[in-house]
Amino acid sequence: MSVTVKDIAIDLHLSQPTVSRILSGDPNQRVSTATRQRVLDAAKRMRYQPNAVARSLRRGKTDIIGIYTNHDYDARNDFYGTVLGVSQRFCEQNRLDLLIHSALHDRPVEDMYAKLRDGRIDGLLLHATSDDPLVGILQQSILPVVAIADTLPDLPSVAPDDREGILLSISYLWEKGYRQFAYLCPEHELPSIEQRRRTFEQELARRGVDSDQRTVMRIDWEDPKSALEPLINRDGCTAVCCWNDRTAYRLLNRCLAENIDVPSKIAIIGFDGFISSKAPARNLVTVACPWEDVVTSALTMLVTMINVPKGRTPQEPEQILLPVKLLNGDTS
Amino acid sequence: MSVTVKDIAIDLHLSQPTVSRILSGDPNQRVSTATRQRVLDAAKRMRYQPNAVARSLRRGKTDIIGIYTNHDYDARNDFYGTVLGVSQRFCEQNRLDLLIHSALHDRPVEDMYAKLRDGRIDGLLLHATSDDPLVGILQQSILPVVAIADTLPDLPSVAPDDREGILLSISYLWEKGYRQFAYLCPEHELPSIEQRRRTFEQELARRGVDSDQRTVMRIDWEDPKSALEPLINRDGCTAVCCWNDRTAYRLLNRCLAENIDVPSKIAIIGFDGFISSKAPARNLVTVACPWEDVVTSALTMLVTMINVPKGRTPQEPEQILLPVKLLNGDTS
DNA sequence: ATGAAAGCGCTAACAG
DNA sequence: CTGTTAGCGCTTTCAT
Repeated sequence: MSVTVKDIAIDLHLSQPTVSRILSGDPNQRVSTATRQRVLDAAKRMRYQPNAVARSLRRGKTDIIGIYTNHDYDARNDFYGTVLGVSQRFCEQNRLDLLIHSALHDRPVEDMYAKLRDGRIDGLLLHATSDDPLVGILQQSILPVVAIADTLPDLPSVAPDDREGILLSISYLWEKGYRQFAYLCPEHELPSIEQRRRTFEQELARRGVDSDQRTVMRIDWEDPKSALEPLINRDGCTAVCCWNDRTAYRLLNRCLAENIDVPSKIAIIGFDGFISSKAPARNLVTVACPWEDVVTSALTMLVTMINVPKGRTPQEPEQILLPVKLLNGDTS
Repeated sequence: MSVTVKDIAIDLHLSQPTVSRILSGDPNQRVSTATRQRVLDAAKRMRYQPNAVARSLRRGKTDIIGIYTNHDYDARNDFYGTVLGVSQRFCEQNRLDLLIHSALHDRPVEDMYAKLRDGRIDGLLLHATSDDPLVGILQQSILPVVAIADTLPDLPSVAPDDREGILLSISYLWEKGYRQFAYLCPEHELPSIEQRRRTFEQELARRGVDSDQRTVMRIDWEDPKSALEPLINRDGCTAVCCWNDRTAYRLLNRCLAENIDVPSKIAIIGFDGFISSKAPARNLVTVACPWEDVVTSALTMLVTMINVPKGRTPQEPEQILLPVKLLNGDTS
């Protein structure tokens, strides 16, 4: 087995805590320079490796941040990859590590909750839909949690300003002269997506666009296939607001393959800013969301919550919206 | 604080181990059905949450797989994102979780090694350069480690067949009639990249291509900028083998921007298969590597090593190469 | 089938 | 400045 503090203590005829005090690194412990050196030498000589699990058990703290999503994507997805990447950077700077919790498929939420609460993480970064029962449980829990990208009721959240993003999109399209609009989004109701949809409808109504000139089309997640036919058969040009960039790119792919002119027949605008740097045929117009800031702010909040002495903060959980901006291109 | 097995034991006038035996889930423990039910009920009633840290300390096992790289990329990078994504899927299926170890910048390798060996993970998935001193330490260590993508001496490794990939590329280019070649790769010597470079030179020499018709160009990581000028000024057409797809795309971007015809002036071929699905102007010819299989095989090996009763396997570490294939396109 | 005792490796509280 | 005592929450003997 590995060598422990006890082994060193025995070897040096010291008590276990003395050795521990020196090796745990706390510099404002008062120990004689002589024994400190002896212990340090012995540790090196005996190849002592501290056991983080024992330390965590004792301290009730692991210095690990957990990350969990109920969406069925992984790091290969632009969004989740960015979340993980930025989290990793954050952890690097804050001497933390990052635990990716595997989803527990086909098992009760309680099991998933148990896993999140089993003491291996100090706090959780969450991306979930509001209808997940886990969210309800987490709201009651003392586990520090911050949600990102989709604002969750009664949980501290950080998200891009979805409403502002759609307002920017519409005024951009409006100034370009577009007067017929569509919004493509999945059946599944995510807070962010629905917020965008509502703004789309409200703002166009406010500008006097008839309801038949502003359609909401429900598609299969990010696959615009079902929307293409109706879009083509419409008179004139339609400006299509896609709920995210992947949908926009897939629509663009189809248009390019089928020789549908973009933007004169179908104008495309995306949302999120995960544009391609890999020789794209066209530059997507989209709303750039500050994902780095979203994740960093969320983690900063999380760390603050973790360091607060006791339980959940009493006041209303903070719900932060971060500013977005329009990214120019040639697809609308 | 949280409720523990002890609390339940007291509440039910049972001993701690009895409660533990039931709650630890081991089904072939002999306990009376009556007490089992009482304990289960009490656990639910008192909202018992098992503490994984204590359990790990006792069992000397965490059911967490660690992942670490000494490269300066994160999940936003195609390669690393894929590695993480596939690992996450694997863990999901094997009831494991995934710990992303933050790099410890500006600190001795010993510290990093200590972090990897601190008991929080059962085994490590590694992507590193062979010159990292950490690799040497890990070779001596009893921590189960499997390396991916770059074969590391004296460590079990899984990687795509780099040599075969270049052979495929060259015979493809050769049949298309190309007779002037370049290989673009970074200064930094990675095992995989150098293996590709060597094969490039050997195979072209074997086919009788003069050394001035087969240049190796060292670039700044993935930035082909410095290579562009010499490539353009060459007579005739050059088939450019890029060490990875990102380099290939960046080269393609430049060519498109500067109206250099692809493939009649510069033909481009990539390596790894992270092609773009986002409306690419051109379809990159590249070598598709079986990254999913690489990661899955590596993790399967790792799990096997973890479950082996004692220490490192005595025999030579396995070095697996997985088959690659050529992906067609219109850039060469 | 259950209980008693012990210990995983570490740290915190309190003496002295 | 260092030793004593105790315990984090759980599991693993070994008894009974």
